[in-house]
Amino acid sequence: MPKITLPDGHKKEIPDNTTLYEIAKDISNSLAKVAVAGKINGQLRDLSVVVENDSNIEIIKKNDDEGIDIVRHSFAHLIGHAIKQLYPNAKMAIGPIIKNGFYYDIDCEESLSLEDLKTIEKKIKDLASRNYDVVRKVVTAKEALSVFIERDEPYKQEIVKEIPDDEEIALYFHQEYVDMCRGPHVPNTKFLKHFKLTKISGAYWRGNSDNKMLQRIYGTAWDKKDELDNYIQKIEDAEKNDHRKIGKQQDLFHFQEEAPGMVFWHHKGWTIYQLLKSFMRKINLDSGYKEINTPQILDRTLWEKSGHWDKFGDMIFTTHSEKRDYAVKPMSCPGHLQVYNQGLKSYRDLPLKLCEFGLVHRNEPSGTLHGLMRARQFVQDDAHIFCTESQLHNEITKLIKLTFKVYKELGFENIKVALSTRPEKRVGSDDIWNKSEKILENSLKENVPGYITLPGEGAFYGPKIEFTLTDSLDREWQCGTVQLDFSMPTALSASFIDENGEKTIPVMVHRAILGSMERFIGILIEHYGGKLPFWLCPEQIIIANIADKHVEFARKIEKELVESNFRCFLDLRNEKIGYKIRELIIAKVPYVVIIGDKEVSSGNISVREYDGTEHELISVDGFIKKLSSKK
RNA sequence: GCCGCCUUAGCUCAUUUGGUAGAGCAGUUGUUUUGUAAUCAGCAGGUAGUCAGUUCGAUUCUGACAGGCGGCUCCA
Repeated sequence: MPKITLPDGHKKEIPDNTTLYEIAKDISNSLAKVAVAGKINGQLRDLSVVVENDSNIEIIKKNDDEGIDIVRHSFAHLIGHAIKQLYPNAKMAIGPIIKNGFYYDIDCEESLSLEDLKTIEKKIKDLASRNYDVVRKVVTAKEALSVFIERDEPYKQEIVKEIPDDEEIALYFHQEYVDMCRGPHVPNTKFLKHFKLTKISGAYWRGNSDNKMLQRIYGTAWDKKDELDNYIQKIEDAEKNDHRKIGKQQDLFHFQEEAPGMVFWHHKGWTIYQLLKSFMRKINLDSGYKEINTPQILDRTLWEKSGHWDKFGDMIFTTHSEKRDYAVKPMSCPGHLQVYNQGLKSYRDLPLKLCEFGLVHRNEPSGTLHGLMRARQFVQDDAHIFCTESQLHNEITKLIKLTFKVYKELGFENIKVALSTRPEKRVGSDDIWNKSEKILENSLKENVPGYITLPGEGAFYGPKIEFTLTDSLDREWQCGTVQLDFSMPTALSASFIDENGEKTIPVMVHRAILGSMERFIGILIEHYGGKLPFWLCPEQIIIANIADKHVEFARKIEKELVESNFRCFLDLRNEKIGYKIRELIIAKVPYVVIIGDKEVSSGNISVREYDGTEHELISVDGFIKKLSSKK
């Protein structure tokens, strides 16, 4: 007779062989109706599991956070059930949950189309509506293997073989379909109602590009229909904030076939670019950096020495002249080392901070290009700090703080920070890696609660801290980065004379705060849905006249505003004011100044803000004062 | 790079069994002189991504290539 404790502290004894479902039912029938799983001592278990020992018990409802994930996971199994009915020869790989949904990787001879997805969706609905019981059965590895040999599921066989001996293996029987899973899963398909298969794509088996590419079916699922509808609506709305769409609508930039992955900046986009660059330049100068500029193409041998050629050779654009091979620079670091190496450096010069808005070219694989976010030509707000080991902690800490400060000023509060540690392919001894990872870790521990660690994701020359922002569809993009490097200064012969008169090799910190200017502008556009902060707007104020007789006064106001350094333009077209305003709202211009009879006679102006707020007949000076605080 | 899909007027999109394309907006001409999200009308606008093939005939079917989109892999 095990004794159980419920979340409210209530304790009771239960008969032997009591399942979680029976406990739920004992608490109340209505709870049992919505129960999809339970927790035994904090561990998620299926409702069919028998509670054997004294334990803390919790019942998970279908609308709990963990409950909806169980629902989603079970939906993945239903993809399996449906696929095997529609394509009996398909081989099932893995079907996990992801944020808001689930997917299943399938090896299937027929290539599935969006149309097929509808058929599969229909089949899933049909299966779910049968309200059949999902039966869980614990088996030995041997039994599991024989099931999947019999069912000709090679991927499942491979997975079974890798499960440790002490781990329990459970099969889930969905009528004639069998899947293997840690679970838990819903006890009956009646819980599987509100879902949509969203997309289909390719995915390598085990995420390894040497392996076969499988077909991945993505879906989303929710507890209630309106939650599903809201989610779909939210995605549709977010798609409107795509920087590639806004870039076209607002005439900011374009791409074309002749230069894949390289931006044609239009005037308005370039204005944003220059403003952001000036903003960053001031921060660099205020933070003690010295701006430099280095050549666009450099002899290939330099890249061989730095190690880039070895690791990234096929992604480096090259050119040649008079029998010499050059690399179009994919990174600024070797160039910065050349500047550092000019003239003997003393320990008194350190830390020496060189920065450059470095234009780099990287021949990114075609399939990875993504508007401004992933381009083949972009500018990094790059900098390198040359310092001694003992200065590192202080410098890294300053950098972390500076990055957060910059992001905050640009309107970003939710920033993912990760420590990426040594990769397999790397240069430098383990001692150095231990030391450098520790330095970054210490600074992060002191300054960034909740940072994560990405093992093996570091650069080949050192570990790094990555600052990641998300686009409107929640895709992650690395922006800022702080990288420790004990190798390149040695490889490219950098040194300084220390306090004892000894020639010493400095440590190098690579850092970018915005990362790629292009990417960051893409993120900004999506973050603000095209409605940038006032100081970044290429068009801050548009003056619109009511009729021709107001032109003269409109020009006078324009002159005053332009002289006050606002980006102010005239819209004197022969159109109704409503028409002009409509266009300016679509263009997301923050302020429209309206000039008509009332304004001309009073000498004041009327202003309409983007959000519709109207200020009638205010003084130009007052308006300028109001705006000056937003610069 | 890999898997799938897409590419029609400046933009957003129509055009089903293969018979060389149509709308809205933008443009332009005229009209309207206008008060906070579209004044009205006329005109013009296209070798249907490129190149091959099948066919009497291809925007439509097939193939290759290019670019793009969604993922996967990669990302100094």
